[in-house]
Amino acid sequence: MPELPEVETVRIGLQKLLVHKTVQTVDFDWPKSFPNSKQQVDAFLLGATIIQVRRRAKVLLIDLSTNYSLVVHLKMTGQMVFRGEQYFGAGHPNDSLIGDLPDKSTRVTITFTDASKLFFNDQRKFGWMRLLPTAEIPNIDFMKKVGPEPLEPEFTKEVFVERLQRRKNTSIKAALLDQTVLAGIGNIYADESLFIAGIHPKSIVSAVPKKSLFLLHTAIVDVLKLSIEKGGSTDRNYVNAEGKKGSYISFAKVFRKENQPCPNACGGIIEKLRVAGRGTHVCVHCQKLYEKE
DNA sequence: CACTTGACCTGTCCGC
DNA sequence: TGCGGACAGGTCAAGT
Repeated sequence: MPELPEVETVRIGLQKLLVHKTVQTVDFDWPKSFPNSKQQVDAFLLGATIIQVRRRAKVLLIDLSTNYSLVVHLKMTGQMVFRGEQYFGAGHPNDSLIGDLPDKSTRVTITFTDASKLFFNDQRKFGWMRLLPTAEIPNIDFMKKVGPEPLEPEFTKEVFVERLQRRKNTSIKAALLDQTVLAGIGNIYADESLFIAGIHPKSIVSAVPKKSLFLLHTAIVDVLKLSIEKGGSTDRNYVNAEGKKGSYISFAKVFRKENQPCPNACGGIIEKLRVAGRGTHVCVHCQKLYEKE
């Protein structure tokens, strides 16, 4: 579930908490979550100091003084949680929403020289973290294919419409979820932005009027910005770098609102359908279905 | 190439 | 109460 606003919220937190910390030890035991060898970890992670934390699409990039980076994808249930020294040892506080760490979902534990720790937790093991030379990051397949950042100036209305052409015969929802069209949209913000723009998620891209695609562009930018302000959406698992939840979900208009009245007070009820293989929330009264001619 | 579906996993919830 | 099955949804591989 972490999408752009959630990953950005984690990035902001980690940037504040991790920069200048030096890695002392690393514990990991699930190769799919962290595939690097012990030799690589010894050579490029132990003793490294954290320089900065970046984000591209839904991927976190933790740059190290060794010219390597930790590249992290949270997928659905991944969490990156930092705990200061005070959370460990006798009489430690336990005010967190996710309890003591490590726990049974912990895949990687990084301990810093000041006894603070960073945990990579991932219940479903879909997420991953790997150590790569910083200079090689732009060469990995995902980075070569991924579309523009929606909150950067390069993401203009014209660029959006042009990039949608690569998926013109599919549903608008499938196109929004395609990371090569634009970066960072997932199920929550696809449903929210399509509702705001008044477009039914099953609409075929080529049939949607340009004017509506322009409205959708604005809706995407607005919704992502608002969610970052609210610290992202906690639907089930998501927490920020301090283990705390985001509050955007309480501002959501249709996501997880099935069987509730439409927020536009149109008299309709939000329905839940399946589009592009995902649970999809829609007001069929307010969202127009554009079908193939 | 464009598009859709299944696999990867585990925890939760629902119906019997 | 236990138990099987559906569901949650990001990305990639495989299939049409």
